Amino acid sequence: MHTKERDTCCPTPRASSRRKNNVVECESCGLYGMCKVAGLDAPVPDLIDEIVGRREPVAVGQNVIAAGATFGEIYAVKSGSFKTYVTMASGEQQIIDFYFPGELIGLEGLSEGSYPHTVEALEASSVCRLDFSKLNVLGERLGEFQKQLINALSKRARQDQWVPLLMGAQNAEQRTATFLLSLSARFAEHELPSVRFKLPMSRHDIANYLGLAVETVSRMFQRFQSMDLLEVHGRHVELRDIDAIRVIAGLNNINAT
Amino acid sequence: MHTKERDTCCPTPRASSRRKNNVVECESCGLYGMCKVAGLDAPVPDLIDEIVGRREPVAVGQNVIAAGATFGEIYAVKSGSFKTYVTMASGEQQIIDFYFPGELIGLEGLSEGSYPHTVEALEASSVCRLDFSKLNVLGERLGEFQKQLINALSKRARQDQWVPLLMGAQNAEQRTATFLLSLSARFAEHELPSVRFKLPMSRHDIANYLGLAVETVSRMFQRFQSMDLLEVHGRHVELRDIDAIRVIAGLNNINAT
DNA sequence: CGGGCTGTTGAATACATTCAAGCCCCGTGG
DNA sequence: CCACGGGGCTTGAATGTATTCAACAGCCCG
Repeated sequence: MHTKERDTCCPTPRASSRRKNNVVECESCGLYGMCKVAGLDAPVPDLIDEIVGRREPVAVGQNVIAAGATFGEIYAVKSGSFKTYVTMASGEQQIIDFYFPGELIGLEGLSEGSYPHTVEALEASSVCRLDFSKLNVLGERLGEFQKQLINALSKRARQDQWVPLLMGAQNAEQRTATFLLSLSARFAEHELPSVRFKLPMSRHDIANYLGLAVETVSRMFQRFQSMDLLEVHGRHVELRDIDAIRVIAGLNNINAT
Repeated sequence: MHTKERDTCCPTPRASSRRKNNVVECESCGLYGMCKVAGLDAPVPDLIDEIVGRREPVAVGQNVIAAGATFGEIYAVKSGSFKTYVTMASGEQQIIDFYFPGELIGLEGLSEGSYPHTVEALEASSVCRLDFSKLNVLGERLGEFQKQLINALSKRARQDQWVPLLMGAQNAEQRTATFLLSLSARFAEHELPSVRFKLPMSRHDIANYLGLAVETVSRMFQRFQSMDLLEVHGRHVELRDIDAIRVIAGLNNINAT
């Protein structure tokens, strides 16, 4: 059963390691509405540069936000991916969520004035940064900006509703299936490939997030593969029978997002 | 081990069923900031009545929001409690969250224009209703209102971060312990009794939410009781050793909210 | 007073974890 | 360029834990 193939399912293996990560265009970025308000489409297109740092690179393993740091900005993932976690008494980390291109990071820091968790890049990534201390440059456009922000926050609240579905599942099979579907739905939301994609996180991270042992996650992937529901090669996944996966997850007729 | 006592740990059993539920004062309600903007403390105190319906009663089992309904308002729990759920393909319901006095319901419906899940009262409750279609009466106060709303949304995003801690836990003991702590923290947040309280939801609901069997939840409660960590009599709970419960949950030094 | 619902308890089964080993990929250094 | 070694991932067998099935107790309601 060990794959003889490389850790990529692309036709040109070597090239794939050089290939750029998925990048969201501004139009499908969660920050877009706010960027637009800030001048992207306005007569003063430079205004945006005062509050939005664009496409800042982040190296793998680097922290964009440290738990407990003072709130000052929110980030949009432009390319790559991130995990957020808290550190437990034991020193172990508990993964809270993953973030993918187009999604916003740091919103939960706004109300309390500090970020509740650490945000770490899972791969070479890039982010746009929106500086909250400079919002005054928006002047009377602030109201429109706020509306966009409210929308982004509400959207996020809605997405968070996936979590109980993920975790509330009784068994490992359901949880793993739902996890894959939630990833796929999140990718689709921002017009990224949602059937055949790369898992940016390790099995260890997935297990941590799902509350399972690493070995169990591995076994579930193999089980799904043997059922022809998907194909796994290392971190590359192709969903072959999404409907069947939805049945296993028990979600069948619940719409994502 | 069966309790000989009634389903209440209060000195005057009969009276307790007549006793009013916990009620939050406006000052510790999640809607407060918005109410204030809307005129609660302003020269025109009646303005608020145009957009906020106050203390509307809700009977046990009654739905405040039906899944899929068009978004139009948000609710603040004034007294009582609610559960939200989605209905799965099988017809089973998956509980998404519980809501307690002072907390806001319906925020996730804002971005998409419809509510993603059903909201049902677990007991006789009351809510304040904020009508979004009438926000124009706020005039130039809208900006301030939006700021309050943003704050509420961010707070909610932060609270949602509890969920992976709840569910990401490997075993039933940790999950149950974390569940109790999260309830306690949510009560404390709105200045309600957080050490000795009544679980408004059934064991079945708890099990559904935590992804455990009902029997397991029951056994965990008994186990904690035998360890002198808490006292349970039916739905009444008193946390006797919160620190020890935190240790079991593995949260020890993570701060709530 | 009886029936149904909620919650508890016990025993057998099924499931996930743990422990242990090995493979593959990839980067490092010879 | 190849050998070595480490980390990530998979696989197998034994243990432990949660679920399932079954039964019963207490409470609420009619």
